[in-house]
This record gives sequence, structure tokens and C-alpha cells, in this order.
Amino acid sequence: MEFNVIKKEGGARVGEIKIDDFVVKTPAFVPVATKAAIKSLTAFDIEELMIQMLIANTYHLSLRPGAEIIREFGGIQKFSGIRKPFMSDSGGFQAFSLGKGAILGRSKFEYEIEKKPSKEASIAKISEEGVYFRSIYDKSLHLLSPEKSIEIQHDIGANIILALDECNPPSADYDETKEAAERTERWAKRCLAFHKEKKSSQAIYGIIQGGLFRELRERSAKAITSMDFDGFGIGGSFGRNKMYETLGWLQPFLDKEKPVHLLGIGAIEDIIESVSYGIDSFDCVSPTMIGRAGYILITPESGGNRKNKFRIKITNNRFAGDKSAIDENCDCKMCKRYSKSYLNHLFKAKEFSAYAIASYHNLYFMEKLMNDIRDAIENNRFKRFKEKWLG
RNA sequence: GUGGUAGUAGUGUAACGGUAGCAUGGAAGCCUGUGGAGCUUCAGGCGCGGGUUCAACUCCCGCCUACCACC
Repeated sequence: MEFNVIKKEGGARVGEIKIDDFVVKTPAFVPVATKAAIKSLTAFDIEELMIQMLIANTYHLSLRPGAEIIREFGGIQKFSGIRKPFMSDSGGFQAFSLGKGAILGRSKFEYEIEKKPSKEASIAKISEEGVYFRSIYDKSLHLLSPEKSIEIQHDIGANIILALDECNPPSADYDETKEAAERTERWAKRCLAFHKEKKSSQAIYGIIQGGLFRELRERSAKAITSMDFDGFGIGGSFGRNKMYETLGWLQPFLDKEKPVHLLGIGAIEDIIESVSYGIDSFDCVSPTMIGRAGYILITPESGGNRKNKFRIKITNNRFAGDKSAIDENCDCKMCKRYSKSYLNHLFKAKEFSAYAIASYHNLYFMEKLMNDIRDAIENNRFKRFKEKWLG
């Protein structure tokens, strides 16, 4: 893997990740394809959307269909028919979302704890050896150790793989967060050692943890960036309006020559802000998840702003007879053909195409947004771009 | 026409002589390394009239409506 920074404006930067004959222009948005598919879309849609890279999930794919099957196909591209570079997530986040997150609320954000109580039982437990999971399908017990995670990710064959890490809930105190960050560091060493030993040509990112604590974030960043990773991911919990502050703490510790991926972030405002802190890539379920709930992303031209989170809810009654395009200022093929009224109807009728149309538009929107961000930085207009969007 | 049974949110149902629940549908909101058609909130009802009673959706009578049976 090769990474080149082409242009900088303040902390924001435009670059290129070259990997296995693919070129990914950064900053890039990486849609989530947990089970080797973007929900409701086909490989044709994905290629048409000019999506540059996707991220699949180790835990889910190892249970279904099983890593061996994907390996026998020669990797996830051949298995899925999606001719795009892939990242694979290590399963570390599932240790959280299926473990403590299942009890305390899955959010990574401090301010969302109270409104997301959960009665679900935990099916993941963490030990020094690794994460003990139960299958969501048959409750069978599986150990996902750092070595096992990497082995599975080798089988899945993504172009960029991630080291196994431990993500805390936002409510974690200092000691708990410290323990997780230190374990993440030890696991990172094990992942890297195993990866080098297997002589895989895949790129590997190490993950920075440390939760809401500056000292722990800085220590984690120092430790992880001192290892021979190809790039770095920033994971874990963030406080209210403190994510940018966290990124600010980390900025001086990050390797200037290597790409930085912000895990699980994808709200429009968060992406624009994070780019100014030097983030090169993002992955997030948001565009597709909110799409399936009937939210349509819109630009400032169409009335999008911080307050409405750059979206309209197409299921609202006020759109029932609205003949205008889904988004009048979007030139994606869905907006060119379909009216708000029709999409409103499809959602209320629970027609499957509603999810496909909304997901397609929202991902088109994300690609356009990232393209405009890169363009703005290249022309020294990113500051103005940011003002236009965020005021 | 006679007899029986039943009428409770838009729909389907529950309970009770003293605050009418549930499901679904409706409305609004929510989802940040996807356990998902999920979660939260709101709106919405005792067929009509009379009687008994301190109090009636509940008991009684009549009417209306529906279904069943019989002429």
C-alpha cells in the first residue's frame, strides 16, 4: 500500500491510497457492507455510484457464510462480485456492541447513553486472550483472539484489515478505559506479529483507543503509531461535542505519512469537521441505515443544515402529494426519475424499492460530498466550503 | 315475521357496577467500526334512547345494525 498527500489546507488534506491496482482518493467515505453487501443494493449499483471502498465485518462473515467459503472464492471481491477495494473490521466493535454495549446502550456517544437503554443480554466477553462471542445464529461459543481475527481477515481477503481492539462504552471510567487502551496495545502487537509472520500483502491499520481521556488517547496514539502499521484507525467513545477536541489531541501524534481512518463516523457535520483534523477516511452505517428509515440527505441548496442534520423525512405526510423530485438539486438517477410523493408512497407501502432508492441517493450524496470536499481542499476553498455547510 | 347471539379507537379484540386495556393501522421523533421492517412518544373508543342505582360501557326495557336458526 502506498499513501501520498497531494494537497493540504490547514489540517485538512487530500491524498491517494494506492492499493492492489486500486486508487482511493481521500478524504473518502467508506460505506458499510457488514455481510459483504450494502443492504438493498447490488454490485452494479455500488460500481455505478463510484464508491471507492467498502468495509466488511469479521465477526459476521466468520459466522455466515464462514471465512473458508470466501477464501475458496479467492477473497471478498470475487465472492461478492463487487470489484472495489475492501476494508474489513476486526470484530472488536462487536465485542462492545454485543457485550457491554448490549446492556448499556450501543452508542459510542456519551450524550446518547440515557436515551438508549437496552434490556438485551450480552453475548460477548473480553479476556486477555481475546473476545468470547456467542453466535447470533445458534448461540455457539467462539473465541476471537487477535491472531484469529487476523487469520479470518486474511481469508476474507480485504485490501485493508484492522487490528483487533477493545472499545469502551462512553460511561467507562478512567481505569476501565485505561485497561482497554492498554489491552488494545498488546493486541495490536500480537495482530501485527501474526500478520507479518503470515507474510500477507494486505495492508493493516492499528486502532487508537483511550475514550474520553486526553492522557489515555495520547498514550494510545504514541504506542500504536510507533508500531509498523500501514495506517491508523481512531476508535472508541466520544463525549458530547468532544469528538473534535479528541481529534485535536491526536493530531500531533499521528504519522504525517500514513492514512488515518475515523471509525464509525458518518454524520454530515461530523465528516466536514473531522476532515479539518486530518482524517482521511470514514466508515459509517448512517447513510444506509437512515435511508431505510426514510431519511433523504439534502444539501444546503435544498435546505439542509446542522439543525435538520441535512435531511428530510420522506415519510412525512407533507410529502404525500409532492410532485417534485426527491431532491430537486441532486442529479442522481433516482432523483431524476422519482417524485417525493412516489417515494413517500413506497415507504408507506413498505415496498423494497423504497430502501434501494433511499440508500442509492444517500450514498450518491456522500460520494458527491466527499468529492466536493476534496475539490475544495485542492483549491484552497475548504474553509469557505465548511462555512457554507455548517454556517 | 319469530327466536337467539353480538354491538368497545379506522380494524381486530380484553376487562369491569366506581381511572376502559392490548394488538394493528395513523401521526411525529430516533438510529454514527449494522444483532434491525427495530425503539420512543402522541392521537384515537363504550351504536342510539330511556330506566334502575350514590354511581351504568357493564344490570333492565325499547330502537337500530350485523350474523345465525326457524317459519
